[in-house]
Amino acid sequence: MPPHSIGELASLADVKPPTIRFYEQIGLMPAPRRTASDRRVYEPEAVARLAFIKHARQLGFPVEAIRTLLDLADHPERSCGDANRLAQQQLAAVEQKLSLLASLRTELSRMVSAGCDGPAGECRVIESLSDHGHCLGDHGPADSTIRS
Amino acid sequence: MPPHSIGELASLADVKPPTIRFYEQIGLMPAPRRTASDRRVYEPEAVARLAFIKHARQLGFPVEAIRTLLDLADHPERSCGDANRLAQQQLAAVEQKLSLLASLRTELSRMVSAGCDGPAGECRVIESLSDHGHCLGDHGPADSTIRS
DNA sequence: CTTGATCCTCTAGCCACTTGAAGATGCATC
DNA sequence: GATGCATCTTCAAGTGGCTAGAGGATCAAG
Repeated sequence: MPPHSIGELASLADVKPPTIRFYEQIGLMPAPRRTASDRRVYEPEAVARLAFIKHARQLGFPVEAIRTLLDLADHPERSCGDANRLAQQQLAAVEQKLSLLASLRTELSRMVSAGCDGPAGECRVIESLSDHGHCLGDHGPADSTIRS
Repeated sequence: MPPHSIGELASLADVKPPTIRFYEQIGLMPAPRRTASDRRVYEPEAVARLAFIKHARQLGFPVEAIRTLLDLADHPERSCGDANRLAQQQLAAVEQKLSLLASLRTELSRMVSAGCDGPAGECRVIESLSDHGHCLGDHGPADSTIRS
């Protein structure tokens, strides 16, 4: 397998070139060698490393956790206790978000199915938002930032 | 009912004072009158408005949507079509996140329950992250940012 | 009159990127 | 060899929705 340009690596791992440069900047990806004209040249190993990072990010691991996981993957002789602990934490975080989102869905679908057509003064949606009756308990804020 | 200081308003709506100042800055809360010594003084109506905003944020509505919803609440004679559409969009967004998180949970709990104890070289967690076999489809990245 | 809580403004930081400016290089075509 | 366009380079700033801190003024209680 030949080496790759940043654009090739990007499309192989389905990320964008600036993301790879960003990962290099924060030290998740090692700085690759360069051509005479300063372009990045990636060896085939970089594909697997970038895929590992992407997979971990898809699972919601924070960058600092990924740093630890990559470090373990780079040093197979160490104990994998940290990896297990991080995975458990991430599972707990995901389960917490799931239960929060499930209650948001309940309230939103109540709002939506009460759907109305007239003036905003009688709007069920706005009424629901003003109403503290069916309000959620003391959950934190929901988060509207899953992209793509 | 008497007017409130920013701290009173904050504790009535269970948000922090800087959040109220931030909402004022971005135009969700109107700038209130001030005392001679420049402190903010809120009329009782402000409590309901802030509660509306907080409730909508808890449900995950983005600030721009809340701006529209507040605008409708302020003008009851307009049609509430926008409010219904926003609520439907938000419900769809929440449902999408739910299904993404459900598949994350599946993969994470497979990783966690395969739990291992030895060197990282044989770690199931790291193996799973390197493995493209059970990999998720083309979901976007998960998001690790639900606070509180 | 002192103490401590609360308030003010302003700036910077968080996370994980994304976007844009301004310019160099590479490759295909005429 | 000139043209044109895609891709690459660096660096800076923007995104969302706040949160935290500096440095100072004011308030209420004892």
